[in-house]
Amino acid sequence: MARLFLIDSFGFIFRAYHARARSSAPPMRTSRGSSTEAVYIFHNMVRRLLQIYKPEYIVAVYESLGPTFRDKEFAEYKANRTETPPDLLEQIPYCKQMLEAMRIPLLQFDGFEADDLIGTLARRGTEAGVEVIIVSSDKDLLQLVNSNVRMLNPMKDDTLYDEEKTREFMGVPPSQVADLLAIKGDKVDNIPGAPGIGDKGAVELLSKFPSIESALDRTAEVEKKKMREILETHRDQILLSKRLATIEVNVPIEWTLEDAATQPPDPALLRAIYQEMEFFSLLKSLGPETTSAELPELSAADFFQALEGPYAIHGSRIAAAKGKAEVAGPLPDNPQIVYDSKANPTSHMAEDVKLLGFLHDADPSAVSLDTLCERHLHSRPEDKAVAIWQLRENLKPKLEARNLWPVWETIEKPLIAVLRQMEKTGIRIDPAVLSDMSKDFEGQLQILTDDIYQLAAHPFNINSPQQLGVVLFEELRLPTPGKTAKTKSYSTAADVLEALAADHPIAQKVLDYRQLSKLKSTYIDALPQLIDPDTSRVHTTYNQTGAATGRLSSNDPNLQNIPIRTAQGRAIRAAFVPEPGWSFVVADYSQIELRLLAHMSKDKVLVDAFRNNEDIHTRTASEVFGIPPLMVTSEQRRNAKAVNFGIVYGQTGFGLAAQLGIPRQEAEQYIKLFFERYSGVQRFIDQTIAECRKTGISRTLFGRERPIPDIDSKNPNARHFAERTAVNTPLQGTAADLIKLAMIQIQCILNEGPWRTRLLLQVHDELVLEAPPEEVEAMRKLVKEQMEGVHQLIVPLLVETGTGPNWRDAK
DNA sequence: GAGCCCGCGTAC
DNA sequence: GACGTACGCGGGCTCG
Repeated sequence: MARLFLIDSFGFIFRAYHARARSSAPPMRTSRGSSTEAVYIFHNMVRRLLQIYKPEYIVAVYESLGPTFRDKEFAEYKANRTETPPDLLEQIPYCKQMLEAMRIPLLQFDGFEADDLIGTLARRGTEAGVEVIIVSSDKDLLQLVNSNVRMLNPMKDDTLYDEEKTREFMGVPPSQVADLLAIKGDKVDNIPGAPGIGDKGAVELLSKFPSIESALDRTAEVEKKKMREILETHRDQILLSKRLATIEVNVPIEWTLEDAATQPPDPALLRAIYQEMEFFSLLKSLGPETTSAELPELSAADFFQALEGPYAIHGSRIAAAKGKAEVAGPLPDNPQIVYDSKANPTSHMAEDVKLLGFLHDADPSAVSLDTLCERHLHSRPEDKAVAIWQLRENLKPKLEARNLWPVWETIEKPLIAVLRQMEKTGIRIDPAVLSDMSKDFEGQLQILTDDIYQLAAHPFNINSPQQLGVVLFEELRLPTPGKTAKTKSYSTAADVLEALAADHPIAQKVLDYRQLSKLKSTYIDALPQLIDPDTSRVHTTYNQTGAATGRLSSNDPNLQNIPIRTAQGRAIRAAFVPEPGWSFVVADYSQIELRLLAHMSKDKVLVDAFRNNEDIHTRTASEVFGIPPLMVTSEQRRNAKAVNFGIVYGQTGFGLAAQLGIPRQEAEQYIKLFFERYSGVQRFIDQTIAECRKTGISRTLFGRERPIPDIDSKNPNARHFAERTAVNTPLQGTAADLIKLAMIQIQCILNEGPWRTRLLLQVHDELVLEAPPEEVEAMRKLVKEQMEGVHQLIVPLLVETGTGPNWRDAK
């Protein structure tokens, strides 16, 4: 007789985890720090099962995602259960992947526990004429045993529990197991039971009555007075317990026996998961890599016929669960999975594996299609549509398990169209402004070059740090700044030259030369080459996977580092102009990262300062120097400002001292005083690092994650760097999330109304728009409101706006 | 000449 | 070693 095996998956994963956790052996981890012991033990159990019993049919049953009917019946159901440990939680999706690789069908049904699905499938299997073997270590399931259904606990021994063995083990036959549990209660599941009646009493009672209901109906027949009283006083509670303990066998799930037919494992997927889990001995057991079983090549017509849900598309290739195909004509209207949909728009984009991959690892260097395949599939499918399909199948459950799916749905996905629109619109540049500047700078550079050659006594390439180093430190014998740079060449960086300015006039000349040369080569002469001659506009490309924190980056041209600090640099911004007759509207978040620091740390002083809309740098100076705000000098404010910014980056006393040109002790004193006054910030930093050390992950307010593998590094430098990253990422990343959400809302409003205003640029905490005259004031108000109201924090968000005829003068 | 790294400097 | 996240310039090197 054919047999159907029903695996109580979560029960085993849970026990596998705890079996390992209790043992003295060191925990199994991958080189990236993920726990793997539960996956390993679960895998071995399932594999052994397949080898020994060779079942004809098999199903792995999973718990419901949401609340079940038992939770509705009894709010305290399972209330005693402790939170699932995170290192177990992270293994669950891998167990699912493992089952997928073994091609064991997985069953899950909202509103019902695994037990109910097992009960239902046991009944259906029996009806379909196969023998059913329940694979579980949960004695509750023994209630399902009958002449056709047996139970097996392979983690203990290989005893098959039939009706007789069940009676032996439980003291009652399977038909009375639920009654037994209803009387005894269950601490773990928080089933109340009949308090005062234990194992012995329950068995005794059930030997006299066929069920607990009949015992309750005929309490007069109960001989022991105490037991009679318990039954009478706790009648409702016992009946509730029975309902909770009784497994449902009529879950309305669509399932047929053929869905459970055993299939050989998928070698490619198996290899991929073994690789990911670093199960090297298992990997070896697979033998050398062979070409994996490929998806069948279908005709477009057959593909469309077989297609049910979404499908992957890359060029003229498409792929989904049942096969792949070449298409020439119209495409199915089903949701499409793509790679880089901003660059490759399609009619019905639903998911973008480039962004899914980025949400998984937050690694800008690992988002190419090939790299994603190597990292997640451990193979290089030739057919890119197949690669995209497999990547999606691999990534989606993992992102869902980590609660990253909402970040995709609510932030990254809707942002794509916004960015595409901004890129397409571009921003106008007045080339005359730049060409005038170029000529001016050319002249100034020529004068500086002559002066520098004079001072050096000979011509050399001033743009070469190497040659400049020789001139300064060998020929002119200027004092070297203690040590040379990493690559044993002389450092000629700005801070070194500034220190030399007092010793020799050449230093300041080189600094001036450097500034002009930088501005000219990087901006003044480079930007005009990227102007579309028909429209006078430049079109940057925004990279949604360019920064590990979730920030955008911009390139070709990079419009996120246009100079502003010096007047000469700022002049470049005057070349950025709106549509003729229109105005720029600019809006920028004031101190967004420090406000987020206040929100996340809940530091009393910081929160108080922002709630009262104080000047935060003056407030810090006042706190650190112990003087009233009105007494703070401009130097004190400047120092406090450096401390405020440095805190966000994890700056040390050494760095602050170098930046402010003050003694290290003094800088360390500032930082010490800062943390004394802002003790909540210190607590936040400590907690953030501790949390990251536990999980290996740093997280934004919206759940975006960034793995920080070096948080445990034995190299102190790498570790300290990781700690600073762990603290900075939630601040920088949350700021990025907030402005992205604001952009989505603003673009949505612009699309819905008759507005002509266009969103042009995003510069991390600033948005630049161009508006026709009649919309300027409304836009100022609208953008400010949207940006400030994008998310409620415990301190207000403040946005400052400006308008003007060019980017420099938009104030 | 292409491609890469380095030193440096611009932005937030 | 020392401040987080980017992009891009020119120099200078290697490869061919």
